[in-house]
Amino acid sequence: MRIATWNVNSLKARLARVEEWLADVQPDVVCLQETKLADGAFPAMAFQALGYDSVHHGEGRWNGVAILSRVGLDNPVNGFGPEDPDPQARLIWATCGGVRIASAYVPNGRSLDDDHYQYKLRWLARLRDQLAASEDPAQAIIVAGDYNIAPTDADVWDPKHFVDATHTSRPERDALAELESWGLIDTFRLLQPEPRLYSWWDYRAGRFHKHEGMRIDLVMGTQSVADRVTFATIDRNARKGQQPSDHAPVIIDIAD
DNA sequence: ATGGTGGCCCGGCCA
Repeated sequence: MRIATWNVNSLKARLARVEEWLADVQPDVVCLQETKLADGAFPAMAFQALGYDSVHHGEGRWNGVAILSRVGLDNPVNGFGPEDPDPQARLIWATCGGVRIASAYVPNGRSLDDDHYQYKLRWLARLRDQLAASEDPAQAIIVAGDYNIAPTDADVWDPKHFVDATHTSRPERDALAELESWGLIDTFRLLQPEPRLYSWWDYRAGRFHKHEGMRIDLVMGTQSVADRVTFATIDRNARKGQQPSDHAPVIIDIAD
């Protein structure tokens, strides 16, 4: 089973590229982030025509997450559940091909002194609480998405550039470590240990062409998923050419 | 780089 995560930075602006990419890469499950669509505008029929069932949790102008699947799509849940709603559309769950899968768009944080940074840390803690309350780490579970955290300095083009900035701060990395202590593993790193492999490059200052990016898009899976990973890559081709997202897809294959 | 580019959609906000 091939599983991918991709922050598309507007599905309206990116639909043609996403359709082309689906035909080329042939993923079984795709977690999308930043669709920037209301649910009524989500192009479910375009995906159905390509063989994918889909669920979307959107709010319109900002955020928005989706899961596409051609291996079944059951028991969808939006966010942290009805009793404790998140005002922003950043998380959706579904069961696909026997794996409980979440598409997550972790808040950016903006800056260390911004209220949005505290929202980011609380959001990550709530994700951890949801896992602890509702999921069993002995099962096959994947939380894939844009974490807006570079796990280590090996995931950043220039750590000095991010001193006193978000994405590399100790509290953010501690929050990621809390997810790992529950039982999630950075599956990409199991097969790709070398440093300076990135999934996001700022549109500005020619960062992509200078190979100056960060690895902030992660496929976090439980041990039973990690044991089955046979292939992992970042599809840099999707960051090239006309009107790319600023993120590239991360792709994982797991054995049946 | 208190810049830069690109999404939202037309004045800023967000990344």
